[in-house]
Amino acid sequence: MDNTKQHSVGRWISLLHRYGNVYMNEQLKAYNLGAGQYQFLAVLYDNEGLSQDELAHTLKMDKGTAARAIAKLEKEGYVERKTFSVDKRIKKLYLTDKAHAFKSTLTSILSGWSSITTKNLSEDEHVFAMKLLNKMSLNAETYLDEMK
Amino acid sequence: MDNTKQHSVGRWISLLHRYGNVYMNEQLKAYNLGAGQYQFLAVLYDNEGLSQDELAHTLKMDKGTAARAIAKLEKEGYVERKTFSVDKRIKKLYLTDKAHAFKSTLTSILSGWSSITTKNLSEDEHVFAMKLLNKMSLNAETYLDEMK
DNA sequence: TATTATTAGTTGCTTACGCAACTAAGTGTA
DNA sequence: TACACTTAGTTGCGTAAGCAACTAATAATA
Repeated sequence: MDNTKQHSVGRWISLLHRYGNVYMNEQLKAYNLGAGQYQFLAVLYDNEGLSQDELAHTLKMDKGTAARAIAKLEKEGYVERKTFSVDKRIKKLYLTDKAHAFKSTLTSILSGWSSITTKNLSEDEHVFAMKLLNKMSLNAETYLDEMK
Repeated sequence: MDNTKQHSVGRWISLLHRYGNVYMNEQLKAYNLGAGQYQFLAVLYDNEGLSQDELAHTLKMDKGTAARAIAKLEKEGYVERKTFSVDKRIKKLYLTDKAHAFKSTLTSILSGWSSITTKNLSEDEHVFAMKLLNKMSLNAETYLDEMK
């Protein structure tokens, strides 16, 4: 196996992540959001009513990170936290009208980045790339989850 | 194009980046290094004598980030900064004996992560994945560089 | 040659994130 | 029922990173 490749995977992932954040920050600035919040919002669009913990777990993020991201989303009026009497620890998350109105904007921002990064990939390559990235991230998850 | 995919690319990249950092931090702790330094060291192994600016440029990182990463590497005894009389602004970076001794360790840590993430990929898939990631990061670079 | 522009590096500020310690609420068991 | 365990969420702390303002050195130009 070519060493260059092994050295480079991390570099490419890192670059894609950092540049992706720069792009997202730029695009989201007008909506008072940053790269640290949109993933949570994206999950909520498909799963309204999740708790913070479920959300953190879905994204494989630290619950502290989730707490702060959601606090920001709440502060900016995108989500509401509701406690029900069943279990007072749990705060279920609901989208506001503002969030619903923002959904298509977020979608197009996300497809924007997707188009940029996959510009010169064929449809087949694109599909294959997604499949491989999915596999790789599942591998990463499995490995680190087994560590604990 | 399936929306799930477009939503997910960012999520996978983010996950691979975050989990990769957790892995690297864990592996590098014993050497008093963190995820924020190893990329700089890796580039220097192949290009001793680069300046900070060249290094930052190679990795597409902010020069402030580079300054701090290299300060850490210097503090821990992995690199030395040398100023030559030709241009006193430039500090060329050289590896210490400690860094040279560490090279193979870093290589195997990096291949470790590479093997973990590509565990169930065939050799062909692996090669193809690298090619696609390379393309995607080049696209990201091109896009953001053209913004300025 | 004097002044202006560019360049390399540093530093303050902000955001994103993981980890760990903590609180409060809920569950289980002796 | 009392005490231990678990769970959801919060918060302090440290690291990684980008941006912007700054300094000092060099290059360019009037």
